[in-house]
Amino acid sequence: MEELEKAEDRKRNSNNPERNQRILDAAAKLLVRFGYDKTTISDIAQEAGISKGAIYLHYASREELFQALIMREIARYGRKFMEEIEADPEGGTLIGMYRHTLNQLPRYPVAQAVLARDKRVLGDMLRKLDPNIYLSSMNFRAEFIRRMQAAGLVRNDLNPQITAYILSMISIGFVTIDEFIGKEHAPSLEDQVNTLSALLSSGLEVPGGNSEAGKQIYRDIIEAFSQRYDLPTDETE
Amino acid sequence: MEELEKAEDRKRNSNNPERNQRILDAAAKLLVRFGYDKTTISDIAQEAGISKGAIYLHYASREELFQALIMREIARYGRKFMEEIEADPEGGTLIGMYRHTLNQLPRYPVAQAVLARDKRVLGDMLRKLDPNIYLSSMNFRAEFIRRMQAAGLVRNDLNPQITAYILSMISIGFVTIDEFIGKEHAPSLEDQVNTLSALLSSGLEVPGGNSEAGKQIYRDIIEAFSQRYDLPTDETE
DNA sequence: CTATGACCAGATGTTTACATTTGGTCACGG
DNA sequence: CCGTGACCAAATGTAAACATCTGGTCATAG
Repeated sequence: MEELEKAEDRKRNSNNPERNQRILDAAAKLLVRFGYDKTTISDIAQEAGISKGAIYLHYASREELFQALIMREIARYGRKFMEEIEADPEGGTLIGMYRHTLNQLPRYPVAQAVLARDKRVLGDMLRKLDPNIYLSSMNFRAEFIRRMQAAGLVRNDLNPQITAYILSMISIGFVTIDEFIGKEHAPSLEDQVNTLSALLSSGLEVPGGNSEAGKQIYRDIIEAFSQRYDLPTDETE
Repeated sequence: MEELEKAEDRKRNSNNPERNQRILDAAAKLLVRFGYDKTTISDIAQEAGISKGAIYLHYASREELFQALIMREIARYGRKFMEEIEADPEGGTLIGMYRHTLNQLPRYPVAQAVLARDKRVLGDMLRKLDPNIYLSSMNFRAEFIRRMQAAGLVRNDLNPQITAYILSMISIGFVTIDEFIGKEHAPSLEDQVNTLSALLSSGLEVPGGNSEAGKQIYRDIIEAFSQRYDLPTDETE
């Protein structure tokens, strides 16, 4: 009963969306700089210019705060690459999508750290994260490829499950390679994405497909994924 | 002076190549099962059916032993995939090579652990390993692609350096994916390699190239790599 | 009513002392 | 000679006692 009251308190108080965003902004900044283990609630409060107690008007615990941060960042990342895809006439092709998702990822370092399971950033949080996101997202990918094949945008002779596995493999290489080859030896992001796109395009695509149909498929898949993981739909949530 | 004598002792005694191989076999088995940190010299001696002292007739230290083991395993792996490449009429194509290197890798778990920088297997040894193997092997790859282009086996419009980076990325994904997606959800190795080959083939290759010329290029590159890392040429070394 | 920051219990890190393991040696047996 | 395995110093692991830090609370000020 008392707990219910507290939860309501929290809801009432989180009717301060501007401050809520400031908290998450501060947390994001510190998380990327110092990592989860070294980012304390006090640090976040100070960075956000408020008191420690105020944070607990928004979140019941440190863990909940970081969970919300990750959700927000992944949702932002998703919204951003969808925007780019929508704006690009070729955005509805398999490669258009790959291109935009990869191009945007480094701009969302929290999302990148989650996808890469980066221990330096996530620290102890790694154990609390759903260990099956990749498996799950591979399954979404497989379904996506199935529909893209049906729409004549992807070669029909490919097994969707295996192709999804290979695409996951490449994504994992993309986010993991920095640990093997120093960033200073990497070509520009643009070069990487261009070469990778060219490779995937000639390997997987049917030329001249209907990009608009592809966009609708991707919208549906992203929507399903967002629901599955309960991603926030807008910033004021 | 005394140290010199000891080194000679070691050389004289390592004239027991059969026992030397038994030692490394035992070390390999234990390394893969229990990891570097938990594999002691006594364990290795017991597994090899000899005494602790005998091991020091072959190796000056534990570290030297494992270093030699890694060299042997990588050399064996290299010899094996070269054999497969030589035996395959299409082995001299870019994709033939990729196919055989990937196909053989899981059969050489020590080599695989090194390439994946697997912490569970390598433990503390990770710090002692050359951190630049991947960078170095990417450079070999770039040189390889340059020559393959000159020989008309790889598309000429690709930048070798960037392409080598992308190929490294895929290799890294290949050895790392198990940490992200459980092995039980992976398609068979054959399916993986086939799909990956198809992808790379249509993306990078010039069809109908001279496979024999490719083999010679690969021989040269592997030879250069072996010399750079001082890999043993035969088992009795 | 909101927001603060001093406060506290429990978690986390550090030091010290002690116990165990293990890499490496070498006197000795075969 | 070669090869062994008891032996030892040094490294590693464990436990306890202590110090510090930090997530979360709440009396109080505004």
